[in-house]
Amino acid sequence: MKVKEIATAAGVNPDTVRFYTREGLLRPVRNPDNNYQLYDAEDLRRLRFARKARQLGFSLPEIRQILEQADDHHSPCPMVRDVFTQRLAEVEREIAELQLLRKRMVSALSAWQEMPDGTPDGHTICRLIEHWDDPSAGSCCGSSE
Amino acid sequence: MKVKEIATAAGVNPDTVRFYTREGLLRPVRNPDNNYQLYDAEDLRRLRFARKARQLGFSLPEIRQILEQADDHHSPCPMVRDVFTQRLAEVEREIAELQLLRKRMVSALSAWQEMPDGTPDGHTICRLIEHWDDPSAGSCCGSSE
DNA sequence: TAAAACCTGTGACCAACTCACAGGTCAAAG
DNA sequence: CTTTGACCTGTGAGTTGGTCACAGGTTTTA
Repeated sequence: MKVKEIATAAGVNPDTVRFYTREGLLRPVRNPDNNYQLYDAEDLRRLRFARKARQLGFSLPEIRQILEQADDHHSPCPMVRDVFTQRLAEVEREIAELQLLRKRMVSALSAWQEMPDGTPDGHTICRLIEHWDDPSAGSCCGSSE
Repeated sequence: MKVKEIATAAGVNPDTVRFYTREGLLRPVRNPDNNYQLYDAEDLRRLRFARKARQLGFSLPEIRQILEQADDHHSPCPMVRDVFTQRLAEVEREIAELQLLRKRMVSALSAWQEMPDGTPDGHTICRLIEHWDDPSAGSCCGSSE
């Protein structure tokens, strides 16, 4: 298979195939006649695997590690379970962060409803933002020294 | 104020101050003697403003636009409300996406509990991932051509 | 045979910083 | 007066996972 063939077979951009190849996730051989990259069924399996793993939140270095373990006939599954559990915790942390941001935004928006639009006068830029207090920041202790 | 002074006054990394300066958010003057950047109270106000806006989800180009409007004595507030509303929708979309990912991860993890760790045999890499079906992807229609 | 579609490698771009580096400046201490 | 350490300067690279552009070579199709 050539680049575009494996790319469409896996439903990805050909540039992604080239990128994964550069990153060492795929191992095509060269056609000595024209220097083209030639991929086989194993590469397609690896590519589909990589895409699924990405959807599950694995990073490219992690995926490369998994593939290398498999190449060495070691079961990557324990590592997969391990990394995955950590990744889940991370995702949950990200969700919590975004929800906090959302909370800040919603409360700011509702506070803004009763605030007039001011014209900048050299002291303020936009009251909406300047007079907004981050509820998650300590507002009691000055941060200047 | 010199770089480090304004940085500590605003609670940010001096490199961030330099970066914002390069990006045109801050407008220090030069000390002709030593070529140092000199910031004034207005710059500190702009810097604090920018940080608050970042916490609220504004991008640097948006913040620059807001600051430019204020420089031109136009009230940036209507734009702020506008961008902010869009941004809130985006954040909510991101949250939904992450929650979907989390759901995928949790369901995969629970399915994995009853699956044995296999050793790669040339046909599979890691069953855990390969035999996982993305519930959000159409599994009925093959993607290969 | 000529055009269209594909291949190659290299390098830039996205966001918002952060860090490293090499060299210049300044304040206080010895 | 000199040294030391903290600070300043600009530039460039690294982060993440691709995507896009470009210039030139190859293959396929009409």
